[in-house]
This record gives sequence, C-alpha cells and structure tokens, in this order.
Amino acid sequence: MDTDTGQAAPDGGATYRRDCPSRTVVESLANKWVLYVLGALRLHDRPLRFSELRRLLDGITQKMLTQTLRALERDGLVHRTVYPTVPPRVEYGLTELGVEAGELTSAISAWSVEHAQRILAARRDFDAQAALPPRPVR
Amino acid sequence: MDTDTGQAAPDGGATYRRDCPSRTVVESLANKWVLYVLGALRLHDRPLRFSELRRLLDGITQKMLTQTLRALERDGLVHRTVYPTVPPRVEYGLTELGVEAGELTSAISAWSVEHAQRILAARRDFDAQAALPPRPVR
DNA sequence: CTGAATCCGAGTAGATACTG
DNA sequence: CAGTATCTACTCGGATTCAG
Repeated sequence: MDTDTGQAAPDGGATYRRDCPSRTVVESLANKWVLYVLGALRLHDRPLRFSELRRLLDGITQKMLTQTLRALERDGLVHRTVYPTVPPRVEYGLTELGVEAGELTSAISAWSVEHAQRILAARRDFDAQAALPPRPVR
Repeated sequence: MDTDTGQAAPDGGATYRRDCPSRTVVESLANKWVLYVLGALRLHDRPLRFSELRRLLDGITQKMLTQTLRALERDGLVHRTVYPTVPPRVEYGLTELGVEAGELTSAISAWSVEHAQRILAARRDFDAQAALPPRPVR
C-alpha cells in the first residue's frame, strides 16, 4: 500500500510497506468489534446509547465496547455525546468519515452473510481432507 | 447480523447474534494479514509464490504468512498449487470467492490510504485533548 | 524454496468489583 | 447508566530451528 503521505513505496506501489501510515488505519478497521459497531450504527442510522450497543452486539463485554468506541472516537469515525442527566446518557453516532467507513465494513458483513454457507462448506471439506489421508497409499 | 442460515435473529435482524455462522466469516476477514494477502493477490492479478508474497508483505513472518494462507485456503478463498519441482514451487491464487472478497478488502485498503492523513490528524487532536486537561478549572 | 515445530513474551479478552 | 480498575487466562505473533 503506497500512499501520498510521504511514505510511498519505492517500487511503484506494489508492496505493503511496514511503515506506511495507512497501515495503522487498515489495522484499526481490521477488527471484528469495530466492524460490528460500525455496522450497528450504520444499520440503525441514528446515534445509539452505550447500553443499546451492548445489547445489540451479542457477546461483547462492556470493556471491549468501551475500548472499541474510544478507538473509533479517536480516529474520528464516531462522535460521543454526553447528556449530563441523571442517570447519565451517552450516545454514539457516526461522523461523516464513520459513515463512509461503515459502508465498507457493512459490505464485508453483507458478503459474509451471503456466502457463509459456501465458506462453511469449504471449511468442512478442507478439514475432512486434512483429517483423512495421513498418506493415501498409492 | 441475521442470516438465511437458520440462525436468523429473532428481532428481525437488528442484532449481531453471537451464534450466527456468518460471524465466523466476518471474523476471519477482520484480520490485517488477511486483508494484505488478499490485496496483494488481487493487485497483481495472478498467482503469487510464497516468497513473492513474503517480500511483498513487508513485516510478515513466514509463520503468519503460512497461517494466513492456510486459513484462506480452508475458507475457499485461495487455492494452492504445488509444482513438484526441486526446489519446490508453490503458488497461491484467488478463487472466484477470493476475488470477490478481495474487492471488498481492497476497498478498505484504498479508503484507508485515501483518508489516512485525516485520521492521523484526528488521532493527534484526540490525544492532545486527552493529555491536556486533567480538569480545566472553571 | 516452502514450509512445520517450538518456545516465549506481549498484548488481548473475559470476569468481576467498584464509582460518579 | 456508563463507565473505570484489576486480575487472570489465553491467544497471537515473533524469533528460531529444523526438514522435505
């Protein structure tokens, strides 16, 4: 991945250089909870409360949700709004950038759903092949 | 993420259920090395040798490359061709499914490159804000 | 050249308890 | 409600070594 960021690859862009800044962006996106959070926010198309997200994202711990939301906020993909009521009410919404990112990650999710059965089948085949022949005699 | 896989969410698809099979697919894609490998194969648009990939993916260890390729092969996204020459020659190419997945992951990469500077700036701002006010008096 | 196998440290995720 | 703070368990990833 070469960029226009002053770290362009010397080979014309064919390699993925370790020190390319965009790598840090890719790698912050390459995270399941990030995908799910962006997906949930985009799907509902409105800011969601912390507890709503936690309920929506089956299996996430509050720690991971906090951590994921902080990272997204830091990257400018999510904005955090605190309503100083009691009890506290905090909403998370997508920024402009976050909407864009959410479209990409949603595409991944949608594709995964669409092809899940085929991929699951491929895994079964692969595992069956690997399990059977310690060396198929002749 | 609800699916047509027999694990549809009971709430009409608004939640991301823990036991949805598509989750395992999303989560195999949500991996930086997977993104890079798919990206490299798609970018070059031809099967690549193990050593080519290793050179292209700056910073990847042989272990992670092997592991990533195995996982992709298992999922049916990459096919592995061994030429029984000496020394061995092994090529990895995208399957039909892999090409599709590669288009999605490439979109992520391209977007990341495109917006890297903006996101990096957002991070600097966020970190500066976090560092400064232990509590802004008044 | 293309791996497999090991060892090991660092970082990550989960569970739990506590706070404004 | 929306977190923070620990503590632990564990997995991941890197380095190294060996083999077909």
